[in-house]
Amino acid sequence: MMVEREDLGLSLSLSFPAEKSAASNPSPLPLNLMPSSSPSTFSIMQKTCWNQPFSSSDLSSETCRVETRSFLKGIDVNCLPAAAADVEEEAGVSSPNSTISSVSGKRSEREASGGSEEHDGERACSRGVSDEEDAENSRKKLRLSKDQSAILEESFKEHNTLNPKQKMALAKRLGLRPRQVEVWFQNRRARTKLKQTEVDCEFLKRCCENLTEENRRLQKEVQELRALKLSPQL
DNA sequence: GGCTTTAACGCCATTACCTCA
DNA sequence: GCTGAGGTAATGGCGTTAAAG
Repeated sequence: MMVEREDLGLSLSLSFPAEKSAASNPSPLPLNLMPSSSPSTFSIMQKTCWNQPFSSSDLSSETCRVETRSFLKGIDVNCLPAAAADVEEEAGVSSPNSTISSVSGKRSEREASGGSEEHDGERACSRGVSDEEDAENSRKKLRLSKDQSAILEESFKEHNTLNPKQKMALAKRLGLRPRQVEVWFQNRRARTKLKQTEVDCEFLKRCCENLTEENRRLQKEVQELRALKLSPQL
């Protein structure tokens, strides 16, 4: 038996010796090593706990990259601050119910120095900011509203990665910076994967238990057969 | 065609903040 | 009011990929 899954960027292959051994060594003993409830549970959980299966090598990623590059062609990367301001304003930067965290750090610096229009907008807020402002904004945590979360969830159900245009549109719709949308999707994928891992662990645990039980049963049967063989009647 | 560089992206681990019991 | 736990937004590092030179 082979259960192959590639969900949520996490691929897991479960191979069970039962079928293999049954095929190569036709045993009269029925081997059912699958957790009794696991198939249904597994599939149900897959269907209910999260969205459609996806893989990290999903086409969307590639599409996204291609689109990104085509999207960015012709953009003057030297006009960072202006572009940043435009994007921020266009997106209505200030979240309805939140403060804005500072965007700083290596990546931000790197991308702000030569990034795209989009990334300028997302990350330029750390550039040209005074120390006082920087101190004020230092990693104030945003709390998304229920509506924002719902919309993000809805969007995530449709596609778990966003191309730049989708990201911009969503950010604009939510009144967030594109970077925040990007981060949300990143974290959302991580949460999804974590849940998937938990389910996988549970599944493997059940498999292990079943195998242990089956092994115990077979050992016992072997003992009985040996005893039978050595008995005087035979 | 093979190489190096660069940019963009995603994942992961971690941090930092917020909420709540 | 204080505190620890849990949730999650945000950050930094690193690997991968593709385009350009």
